[in-house]
Amino acid sequence: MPENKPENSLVENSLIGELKWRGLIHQSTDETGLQKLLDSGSQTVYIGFDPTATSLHVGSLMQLMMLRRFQKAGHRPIALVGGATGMIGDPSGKSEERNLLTAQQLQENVDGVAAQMRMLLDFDGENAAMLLNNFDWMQGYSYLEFLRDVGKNFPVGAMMGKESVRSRLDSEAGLSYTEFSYMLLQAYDFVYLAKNHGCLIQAGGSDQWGNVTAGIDLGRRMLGQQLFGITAPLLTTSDGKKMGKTEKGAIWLDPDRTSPYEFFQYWRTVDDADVMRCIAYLTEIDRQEYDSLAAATASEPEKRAAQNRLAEWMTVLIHGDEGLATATRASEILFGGEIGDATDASLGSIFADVPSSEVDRSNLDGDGYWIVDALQATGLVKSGGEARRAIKEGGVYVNNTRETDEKKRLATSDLASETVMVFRRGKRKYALLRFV
RNA sequence: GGGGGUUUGUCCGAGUGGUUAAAGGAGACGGACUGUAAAUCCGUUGGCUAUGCCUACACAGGUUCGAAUCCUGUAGCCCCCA
Repeated sequence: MPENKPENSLVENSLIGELKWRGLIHQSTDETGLQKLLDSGSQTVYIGFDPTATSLHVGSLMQLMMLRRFQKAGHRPIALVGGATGMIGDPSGKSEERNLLTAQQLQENVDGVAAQMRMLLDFDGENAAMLLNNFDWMQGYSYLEFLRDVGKNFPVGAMMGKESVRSRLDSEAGLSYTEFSYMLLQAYDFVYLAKNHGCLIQAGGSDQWGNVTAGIDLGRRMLGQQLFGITAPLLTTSDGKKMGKTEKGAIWLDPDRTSPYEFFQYWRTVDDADVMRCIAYLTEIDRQEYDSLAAATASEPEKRAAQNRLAEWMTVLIHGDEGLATATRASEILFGGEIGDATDASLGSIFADVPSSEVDRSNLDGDGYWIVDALQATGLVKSGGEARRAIKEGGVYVNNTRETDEKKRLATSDLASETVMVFRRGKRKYALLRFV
């Protein structure tokens, strides 16, 4: 990552200055020109989003925040969902040919993603954000016309030189003509937006650099206009992996896919080495607080002041104050002591994302329910042997109390609430068992 | 087409006809420590109606009191000759 070069011409409270100290500028075209443009008045900037799912995930958050920063600085953001380009698939950074989405799936994805954008961008007021779908202008564009208008302006030699194309050509997976053409579509988007919405700036992740510059070239040829591009670094961990992923999969913004608690915890456990970068990239925490958090992390990392602040900020942004409240309450209980005297309702909200299963209540009658069977019913263990082993290892907890007797029979007195027992395997793997 | 080799548990990798559910390592999972970290240390790591039983060393058969270990056939992989 390039260090923030101090430049006298750039005041820190200008947008570019802010992006710089946050380390958000990976590459940009004609920075002084861009600076002048931004100083000259409210501009329009766009970023494209791939509608590959019904929800955005943490990876897209970088880009959304970028738009948000532009908007807060008085510019108009355009969030472009790729209804058309999504049908093709961007080869950038992908090692394999994408599966094409169906038109219907695509529409569902676009709708879901759009709803989330409304939370982060302001769609009212003077520089109201716009949400556009390139399917709207691409669907009626005939192949012949497109080739004459756009394709003509693309030297194949230049296209072959792009990193995204070259790396795929060298790989075994190869590159289909469809994916090869992707670049033209995205380039045309930029030109379309420049012409129809006065949008002269395209931002994006660093993997979009090739597509961005392709659009700039096309703008010069088709419109004779100077366009600008700026890319942000990718959000990666210190060991080079993409952030926003756990073993279980991506961290989504949709609370039904990733609960507020899980979301909160994700940020709270970010590695020391990565936390400041996350704060810089993803939040609007200012320079002063950033510096003090950085100092706090260095001097007393065990307090994890930066992680806590990050988690709090992110959770409020995506899930609101209420989401944060739920998440912190859940954290206290999950990492706290014994659970007893709870109600079904409170356990239900605290363990919202914990898998739960139902068992017939009559199991508790008579001799009671054998714990080995109970553990298997929760899915925490795959076999009776594993259950016994887990108990022997001291890795089984009922209502947060360790259970070491593998012959234990559970009875109604072991219920944490009216109908629920809380099982835990190891430090933090929970499961609920409902006796109905 | 002919000759030789190889095939082991999640992965890598030992394995003498008989305490071999299979050394060792990795991974994973627990535990201790800790900052809900990293590192480290310890333990566990086929299944079950469980002081015993069953299923496992590519697959199918055979020899033997007894086989992952020997034989035959089938399949996969590798090398040499044509």
